[in-house]
Amino acid sequence: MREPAKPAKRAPLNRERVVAAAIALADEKGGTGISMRAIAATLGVEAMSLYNHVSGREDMLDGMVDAVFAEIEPPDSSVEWKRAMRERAVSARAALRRHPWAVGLMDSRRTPGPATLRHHDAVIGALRAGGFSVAMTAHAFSVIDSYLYGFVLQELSLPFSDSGELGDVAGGIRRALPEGTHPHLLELMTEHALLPGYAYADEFEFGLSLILDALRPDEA
Amino acid sequence: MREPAKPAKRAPLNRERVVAAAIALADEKGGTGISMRAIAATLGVEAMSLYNHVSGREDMLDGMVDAVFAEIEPPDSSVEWKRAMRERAVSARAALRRHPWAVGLMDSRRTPGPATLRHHDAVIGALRAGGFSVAMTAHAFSVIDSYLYGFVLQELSLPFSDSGELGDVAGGIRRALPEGTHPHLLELMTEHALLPGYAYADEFEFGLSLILDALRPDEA
DNA sequence: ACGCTACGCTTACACTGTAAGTCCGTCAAT
DNA sequence: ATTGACGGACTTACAGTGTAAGCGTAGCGT
Repeated sequence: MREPAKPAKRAPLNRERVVAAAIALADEKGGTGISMRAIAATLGVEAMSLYNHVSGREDMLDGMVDAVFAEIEPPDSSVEWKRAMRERAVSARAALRRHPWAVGLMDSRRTPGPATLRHHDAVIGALRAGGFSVAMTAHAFSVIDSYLYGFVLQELSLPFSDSGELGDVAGGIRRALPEGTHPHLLELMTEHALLPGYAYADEFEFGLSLILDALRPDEA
Repeated sequence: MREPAKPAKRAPLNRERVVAAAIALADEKGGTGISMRAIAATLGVEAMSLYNHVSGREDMLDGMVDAVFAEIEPPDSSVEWKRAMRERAVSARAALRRHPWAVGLMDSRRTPGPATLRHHDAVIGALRAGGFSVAMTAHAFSVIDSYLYGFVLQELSLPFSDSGELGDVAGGIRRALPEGTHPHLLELMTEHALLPGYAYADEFEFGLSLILDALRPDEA
C-alpha cells in the first residue's frame, strides 16, 4: 500500500528554503492561515519535517521577519543623511507592503535576527555620518521608525486598496453613521478623502518630510 | 447524573460582559491564548454560549478593539489644539499599554466600531477647532496617529519592561553580536541606551513634540 | 562491511473555532 | 392556570492547529 516508489531524489530542505516557502505562502494566503502543514505541503513534505530546520513556529516567524528586513535597502552612509533616510523609509515601506503580515508580526518578535541587526546598524551609521550625536541619533531613529511602522500599520488596515473601492466603503460607512453625529468625520470624508484623486498612500510623503525637516543634527 | 441542582440564577450574559471578559483575559494571559473556551470559562459558561452574543471570533475582536478606543480620553475642542493633541496621545498610549494585544489586532480589523468612530470624530473636531483646514487636518491626523501607533508597537516589542532588565538583555545581544561587526549599534547601546537612567519610553515625548511643533494650522 | 548520523516519515495528543441540534426557564396570550 | 413560543445555555461533533515521540532509511566516514 505504502509506495516508496519514487524517493525521487528531492532537493534537500534547509532553513532558508523553509522560511522562503512560508513567506511565499503568507504573501498569497494572508498572515493567518499559514500552518506548518500548509507550508510543508508547498514543499512536498510532511509537517513534522520542518522541525528539522526550524525549532518551532516562533522560530519560523522570527526567520520570516528577518527575511523581510533583508529586503530593505540599507541606507548609504556616503549619501546626505536626509536623502538616505528618505530612501530607506521608502524602501522599508515597499517591503512591508509586499509582505503585509510582517507588521503585525513585529510586535511579538523579541529576538532580532542577523539581517535586522545589520539593518539597524546601517541606519544608525548613516545618522552618525550625517553629524548626529549619539543621543540625537537615538531620538531620530525612534521617531522615523515609529512613524514608518505606524503609517504602514494604518495603511494596511484600510479596508480597500485602490481609490475606486474607497468610494464604496466610505459611502457604506457614511450611511452607517447614526445620522447627524460625527459631523467632522463626515466633513473630512466628503470634502477630502472622497474627492477624486485622493489616496491615503500620498500622506506618507507629508509626514516623512515633516519629520525629516524638523530633525537637526546640531541640537542637543 | 445531570445536576440541574442549582440553576443558581446566573446573571445573564450580554455582548458587553462577554467582551469585557475577553479583555480581562487577554490582559492577563496575553493576546495569544485567548480562546472562546477560555473566555467562556471565566464567565462560568460553555464556549458555544458566547455565540449568542457575538457572531464569532472576529466580531469579538472587533468589540475588544472598540472597547480600547472607548478608554481613550477624547480631545477637548475648547482647549488649545497642541495641548489637546498631546494629552490625547498620552491617553492613547496609556490605553494601548494597558492592553498590549490591541496594537497587534488593529491591523486586521477593518470595521471600526462606534467608540472608534466617535473618537476619530473628536480628534478631527479638535484640529478643525484649532484652525486647521480640512486637508491639513487629514495630514496632521495621519502623522500623529502613525507616530503614536508605531511608537507603541516598537515599545511593546522591546524584550524588557524596566531599565533593570534592559541591561541584561542588551548585554546578551552585545555578546551575541559577531564581534566587531555592528559598530554603530554597539556604540549606541554602550554609550546611550545602557547608561543608567535611560528608558526607551522617554523617547515618546521627543518625537511627539517634534511633530506637534512642526505642524502649523496656517499652511497649505 | 560496519554503524552513525541526518532527516523525512507516521502516529498521537491536547487544543482550537464553530456548525448543528437539544433542552429548559421565562413570559405573553389564551 | 394552561399553553405556546422563544431566547439562550447546553452537548456533541468535526476539521484543523502545533508539536512530542519514535520509526525507517539513505549516505557517509571509518
